[in-house]
Amino acid sequence: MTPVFPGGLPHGISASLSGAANLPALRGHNAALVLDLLRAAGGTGASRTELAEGTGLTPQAVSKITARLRGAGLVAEAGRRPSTGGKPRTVWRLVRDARYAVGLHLDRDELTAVLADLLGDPVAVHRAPFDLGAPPEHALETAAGAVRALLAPTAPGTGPHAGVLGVGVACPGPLEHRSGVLRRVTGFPHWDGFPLRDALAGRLGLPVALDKDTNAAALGLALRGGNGPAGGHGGESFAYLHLGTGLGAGLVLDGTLYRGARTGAGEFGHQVVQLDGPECGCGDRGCLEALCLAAAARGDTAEAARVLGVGAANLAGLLDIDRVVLGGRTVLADPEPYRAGVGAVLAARAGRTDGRPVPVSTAPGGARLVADGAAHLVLAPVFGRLDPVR
Amino acid sequence: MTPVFPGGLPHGISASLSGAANLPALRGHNAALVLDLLRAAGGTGASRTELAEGTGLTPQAVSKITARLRGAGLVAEAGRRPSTGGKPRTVWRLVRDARYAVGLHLDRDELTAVLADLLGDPVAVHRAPFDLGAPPEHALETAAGAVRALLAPTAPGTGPHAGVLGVGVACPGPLEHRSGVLRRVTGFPHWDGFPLRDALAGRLGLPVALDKDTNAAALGLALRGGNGPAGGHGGESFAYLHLGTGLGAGLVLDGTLYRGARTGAGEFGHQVVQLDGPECGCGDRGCLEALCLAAAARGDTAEAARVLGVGAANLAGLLDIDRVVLGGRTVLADPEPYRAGVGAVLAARAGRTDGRPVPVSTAPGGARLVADGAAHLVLAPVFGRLDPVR
DNA sequence: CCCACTTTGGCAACAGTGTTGCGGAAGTGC
DNA sequence: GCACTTCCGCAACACTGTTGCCAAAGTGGG
Repeated sequence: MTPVFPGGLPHGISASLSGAANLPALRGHNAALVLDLLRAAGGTGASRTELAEGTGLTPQAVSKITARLRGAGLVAEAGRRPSTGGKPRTVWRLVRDARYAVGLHLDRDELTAVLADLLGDPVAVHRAPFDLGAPPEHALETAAGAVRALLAPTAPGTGPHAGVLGVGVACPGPLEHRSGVLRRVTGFPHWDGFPLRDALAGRLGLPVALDKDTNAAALGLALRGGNGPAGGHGGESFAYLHLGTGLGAGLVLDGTLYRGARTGAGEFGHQVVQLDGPECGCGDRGCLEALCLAAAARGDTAEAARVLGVGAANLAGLLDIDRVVLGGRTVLADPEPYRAGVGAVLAARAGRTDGRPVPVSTAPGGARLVADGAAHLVLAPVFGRLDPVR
Repeated sequence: MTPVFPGGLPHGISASLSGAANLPALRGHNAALVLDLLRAAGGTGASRTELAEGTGLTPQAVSKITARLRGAGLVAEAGRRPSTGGKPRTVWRLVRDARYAVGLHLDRDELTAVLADLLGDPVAVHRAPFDLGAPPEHALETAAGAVRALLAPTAPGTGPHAGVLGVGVACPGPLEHRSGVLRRVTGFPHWDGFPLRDALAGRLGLPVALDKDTNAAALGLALRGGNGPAGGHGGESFAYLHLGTGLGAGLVLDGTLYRGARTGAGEFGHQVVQLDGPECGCGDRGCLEALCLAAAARGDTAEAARVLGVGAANLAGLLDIDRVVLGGRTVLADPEPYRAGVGAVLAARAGRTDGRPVPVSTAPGGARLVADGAAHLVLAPVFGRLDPVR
């Protein structure tokens, strides 16, 4: 289109950027772009030329950026590709132990802490009983102790401890991600208003990020899925549906975790799918969660899956997502009927709209899914996939 | 947090930017930021200092940028603020007739074309009968003729015509925004695969952007709402629910129009809210659209509003949106019962979750809402609110 | 009326970005 | 051995926003 003013105004960058941008920000952004591509490339690595093609940067710019990143120890040369008639390409890989992140999953009765490397792979796992019903200060100390135990094996100043970027914490909602404050965690109202993020950051002396368990899981899936180009527009969209004690969802839209203004997004269990249906614990009628859990409780897995499928189809239609991932204890105990049942509803919907069916899969990672994802709350900013931990 | 590498990696910019960024892109982004703030400031205008505070840019950077924008004729000085003890601030305003955009709403039986200035206010309106059932080439010529008629009063090279950025076209879905191709427009399958965007661009010699009618309306509401900071994170989220011949939605999340990968997002009418309910034209059962239209048809507006409210509550819960806007012929014919009915369901939900009720309003702009919004498909990129028209 | 003070905003020098042009390095294939 | 291809670094460059400084343009007290 005709440039709005000399120099051209509407460039690709404009549409998706929030604040003011200066040179350091620009450098950080492009560096993150390169790192993200290297992350996606995984063990294969990527050459300078491939990075240039993948990011849209000039080969020369990629050279400068990789040089800087090498200086910081984040990337390293890793062999060469076979020549295609000229000088062979140098392959670069992420140095996975250059930085670490702690992922902490605080569940109702159990705590899982993982120490993850830059690629998100766990190098240490700590699991312990945990009581969300305990007084906040006590529970906080338990959580802090778990993190310390995880980091203890390494002397400060050397090894992982030196490169720990921070701690990502995942809890049952509701909570507020931005302020790091818990709300009336379902079943445990005494947490309401507790500033978990700052309290834990104070005890550990590390940056802390807080999010809902379902969001952490979805973020982890978004980054570990291997696929997906850089964040922002062009990334894939999917929903992680978690069926356990309750029913919740984590939404990744255009490659970015979507939380909503009050971290309330993904409230999936109380979607009404049966007008004036059976009463739900929340006070409404015909909620997905009530119907689904009731069916599961009476052993009617097929019906539970069908109801869940209707909810998934609603969600898939409303948000035009690319895939659905199922997880949570109830699903993982017997995955296939759920995968098949939800898939059937989505396939039927695709048949009515001439579209391709939205694929359904079950989450990998098992019980550690949320904890792994929590680590990504800290890792993702490195790759430009999330706002930085403050 | 500790910088990932010297110079600091995770900066605010990283999280929300998609492609590679270079200096021109950075300049365009910051210029768009300033323009967007001036747009939001409206008639009041903004001083350099206020722009600096609002954008996060340095006062000096703002000076440079406003100087460039003045050179391009996009902004102009507009008086001074009273002094507060020193040199008074110079007020800047957007030059509303610096550029124009055409908004074209192609509905089933009527066509609306508006010529909008930089602020999105209409300076000319053209309305004509239109038949989506006609052969594409014929309908296309009608549409092109309407645009030419709208632009005719001004001689080429002077006035609006010289500054027309492009044409935004809004149609009933489904369609593909990215490629500009129509799909099986409900009730008019002969459009399937028609490259409307490129065909119209070829005839008019102007850039064209295509989108769903509900998306255009939502975009217009997002930009004309007056409020809302810059795009990206931090913007408001809302849903525009359109009840007319059918039922659809336009979603604005974090200040950005959300379309989904295949422009399929906002498919609201076929959300199932009654398991095994009455059959819908789509082949499914218990769809919102079927229930809502049936109630409206039998004159039971209260029930129609209640059903719509259940859908709105589902949506508000899933996406944690800030407000709901109702529109479409059926609603506009008798707005209050719908506003009240939907509001009641949302208020009941808020009561159950200790939250504030999601406010409901009816769309301003009446029958011209979609056409006005279509113009914003072209205007929004100027303010960094949407991907540029190619 | 004058003068001290406050605030705005332009000028010039600056650090640092990605880009361009070019040439050396390191392979392949005839 | 030689021509060719490809990778990649160096140096000069255009341009960004930033910093330090100072002139311009007001207010308000003596």
